Amino acid sequence: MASRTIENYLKQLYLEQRETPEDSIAMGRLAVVMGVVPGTATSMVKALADSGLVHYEPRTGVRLTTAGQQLALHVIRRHRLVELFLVKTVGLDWSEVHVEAEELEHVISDRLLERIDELLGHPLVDPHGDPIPSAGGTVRELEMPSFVNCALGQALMVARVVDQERGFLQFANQSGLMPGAKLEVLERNVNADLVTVRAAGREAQTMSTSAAAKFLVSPAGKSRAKKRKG
Amino acid sequence: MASRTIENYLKQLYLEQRETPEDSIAMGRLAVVMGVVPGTATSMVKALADSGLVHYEPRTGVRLTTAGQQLALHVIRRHRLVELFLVKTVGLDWSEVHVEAEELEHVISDRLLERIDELLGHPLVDPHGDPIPSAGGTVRELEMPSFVNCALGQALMVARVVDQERGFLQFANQSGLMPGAKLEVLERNVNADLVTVRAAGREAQTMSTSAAAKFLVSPAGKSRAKKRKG
DNA sequence: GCAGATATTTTGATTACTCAAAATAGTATC
DNA sequence: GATACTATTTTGAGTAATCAAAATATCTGC
Repeated sequence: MASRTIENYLKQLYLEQRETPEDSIAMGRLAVVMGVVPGTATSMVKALADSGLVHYEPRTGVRLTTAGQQLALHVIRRHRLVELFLVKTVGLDWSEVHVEAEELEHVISDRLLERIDELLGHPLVDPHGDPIPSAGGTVRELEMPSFVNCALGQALMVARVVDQERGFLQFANQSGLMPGAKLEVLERNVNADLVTVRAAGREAQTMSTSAAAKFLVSPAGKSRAKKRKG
Repeated sequence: MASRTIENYLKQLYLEQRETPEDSIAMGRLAVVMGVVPGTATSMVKALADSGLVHYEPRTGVRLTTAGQQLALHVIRRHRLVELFLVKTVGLDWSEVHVEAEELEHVISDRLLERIDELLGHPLVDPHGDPIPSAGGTVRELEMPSFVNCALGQALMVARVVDQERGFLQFANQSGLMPGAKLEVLERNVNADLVTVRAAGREAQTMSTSAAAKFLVSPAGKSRAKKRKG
């Protein structure tokens, strides 16, 4: 049984690997996201390699093996189902469930997990719009434009918000930009590095390009299926 | 912040202390309930004493301090609220929630805990009939007779089942003897060490005196209040 | 192709928890 | 009151995860 530390390393490695699928993850990067000193990352990665969970190339970096990826996806499935459960069933705010799920993801039994999945009707995405891996360990990451590179003036919908920071999510809330919200992108100012959007029935909201890049969108009409086939 | 190991020691000490409130807990006993060797219990207890959570008298035993008891009660509150939540809201069976709660009790945030408490309407007892300590750290343990020493032939109700073993709880289920169930005690045979009871609308069920002692009862008419005042 | 900057690995220690087994204290027996 | 039995404590060691800091490798610029 993988320790919670191991589960966290694998999860973080998976998330990093998503960002740059082609190359392996540097020790320095891993150390930063895990909040440890580089030496710790090195020795931990060696242990993971001994367990067959990662491929480790000294001075180059680390990549998940298939086994490591399966485990990582299972942790992420637990995390995201728990997040949705906390919002839908328990009634917590989507801005606060991430930290809670960070703990719960390590202790939920398979029995409870599948019960939650069933209760929620086998959902496809969590409250942030992040896809929920299946029990079998597959995820479908949809390619979606963000506020930065979508069409201007079109009817869009927030599909996913790729930042888990409490403060950022509260900002999104206040601007009416949570997943499912209708909006249009009004203007982009390349030199000032700004994007202005307006959510349905709201004041226009301006933000930096880097903030804008965290909102992924889909066309407003085409509401994506929210449930997995039973 | 107390580690999960410390929380477990305190919880177990509390439960033992409740059994024999007058005397202190022997190291051997603590070692058994914690599933460790006696030496481990000794060194752990010394650490707890250094933190002011227990009074430790070498070669005699250990008792919780007020601080230790408060912490223990908080853990037990989390455990029992989680159990009830898993039964009522998630729909798990009462025979399986104990093991699940054993993990969850250490990672639930105060925020989530109070939300669950609210959602359940500030309940007084968990699915086994065990009382739920208040947020302030007080519990009311009611003195109740068991199948072994209650009146024969009277209309009774199962109020509490003091065994968390999955198998035992399933047996209770099958005999219709879960908390809330109406029943009467038909007969006791001192020599054969047996007790026979009949739950409402069921076949009579015979069990040993030691099994019978695990069912605590209250008069059937007087249904105890189930909710705490808001 | 060498010097310096930067990233990585190694080494040695630390903390929390655990066990095995030896030492010790307390209790009971005769 | 010496002997034996039992419970407890001590000692020494191990594991998982971590840090600080020294050693080493790799890249970059000239």
